[in-house]
Amino acid sequence: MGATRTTRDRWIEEGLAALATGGPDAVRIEALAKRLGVTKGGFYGSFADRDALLTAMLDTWERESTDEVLARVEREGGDPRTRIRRAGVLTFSSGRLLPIDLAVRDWARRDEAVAARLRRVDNRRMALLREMIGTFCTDPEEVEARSLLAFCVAIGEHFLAADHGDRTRAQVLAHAADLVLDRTREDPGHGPSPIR
Amino acid sequence: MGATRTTRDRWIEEGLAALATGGPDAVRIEALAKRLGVTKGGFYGSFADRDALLTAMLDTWERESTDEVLARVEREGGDPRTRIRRAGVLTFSSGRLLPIDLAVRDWARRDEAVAARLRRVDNRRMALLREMIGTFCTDPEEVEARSLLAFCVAIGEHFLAADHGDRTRAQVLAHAADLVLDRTREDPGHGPSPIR
DNA sequence: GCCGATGTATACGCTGGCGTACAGACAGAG
DNA sequence: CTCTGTCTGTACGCCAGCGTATACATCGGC
Repeated sequence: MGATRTTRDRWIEEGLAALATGGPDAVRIEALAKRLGVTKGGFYGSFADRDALLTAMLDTWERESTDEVLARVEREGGDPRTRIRRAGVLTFSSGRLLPIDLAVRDWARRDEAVAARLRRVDNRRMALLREMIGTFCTDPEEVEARSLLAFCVAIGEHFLAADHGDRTRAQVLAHAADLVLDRTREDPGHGPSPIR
Repeated sequence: MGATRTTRDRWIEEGLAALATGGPDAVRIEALAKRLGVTKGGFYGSFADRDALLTAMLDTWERESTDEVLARVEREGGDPRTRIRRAGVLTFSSGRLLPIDLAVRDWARRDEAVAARLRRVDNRRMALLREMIGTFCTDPEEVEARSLLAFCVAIGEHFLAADHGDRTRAQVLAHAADLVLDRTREDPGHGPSPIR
């Protein structure tokens, strides 16, 4: 056999790229074929239909953005605050996963199956946040609130178009992260915003 | 003349509904016509083409979600924190504007013209946030960070699929809002989280 | 070197959606 | 009542995209 010419994975890869750029509606078989330098002829050898590709794409995305990220964070270890930030970087600053993630989020608003997947993924991420934030914040209510806050910023940031005058988004974001991840009531000694 | 049969506004209205439910790609002239109980015959009397409708829809949305909301917040007045929350409610809990807003945000990621509009809208909203938060928080850096935080939560919340165990999303959200809108360094007397 | 599996190109039918053309209905102005 | 402008239905040409059929190429195993 052998994964000789245009393999299943290449379709998935190109599909994810299209999803990232143009949303689910942009995942057009013939367009992907063109980008792969191929006609759609062989597509239906690897996939039953367009829907099968979409499902396979989501499978790939789900695995990459949970197992792989979490495993890497686990492996590299470090301070809880560091690990949170690293998970954030791995997921949302890697160029590859971020735009797919955002597209999936919008997609989930109209497709229940996608929403279910996203829920699985987000719950695993929230579990990490809770665990990490729980190491320096004891009130469980507050842990939950801070976790939600951190997650919402990580996502919401990319859906926001506002400017910040002289400051860059990154600067404001750094300050915001400090507000969320520092200065708990029980641990006020961490001092006012180390960054900036 | 007279706005007798199917007027321009009804097309816009139905278009916005479609946008809210299915994104820009779901704004199909023939589909809207069907929902209006009409054929697409008269559409091209009110609009040059599909693009003209999309533009008109965005005009309507922009006006409704800035001028109208801000005017109403201004008129009803109240405590800064109250006004922020009211602006949030008017924009994001009114059922009508929220889904359109979310759809526009995703749309803006792929269309520069839409992104420019969103930037205008978001900048006005951020200005309100800054002004309100500035009344109880003096450090301008922190005002900016908290404003971003508040905005990100208001938006990000709707793109997040995570659960919160026994708690409801609303409960966690209330707690998070307190963290963002209370307990500034200069005004710690506000006490720990009044809600919950 | 041959064979079968797998990928490939091409062509087809079908659907859905855009924009146009045109003739008819119907309101309001005069 | 009539005329005019606006809305309406129907029909058309066009293109994009899906899925199928079928014959061709190419690689690995034997």
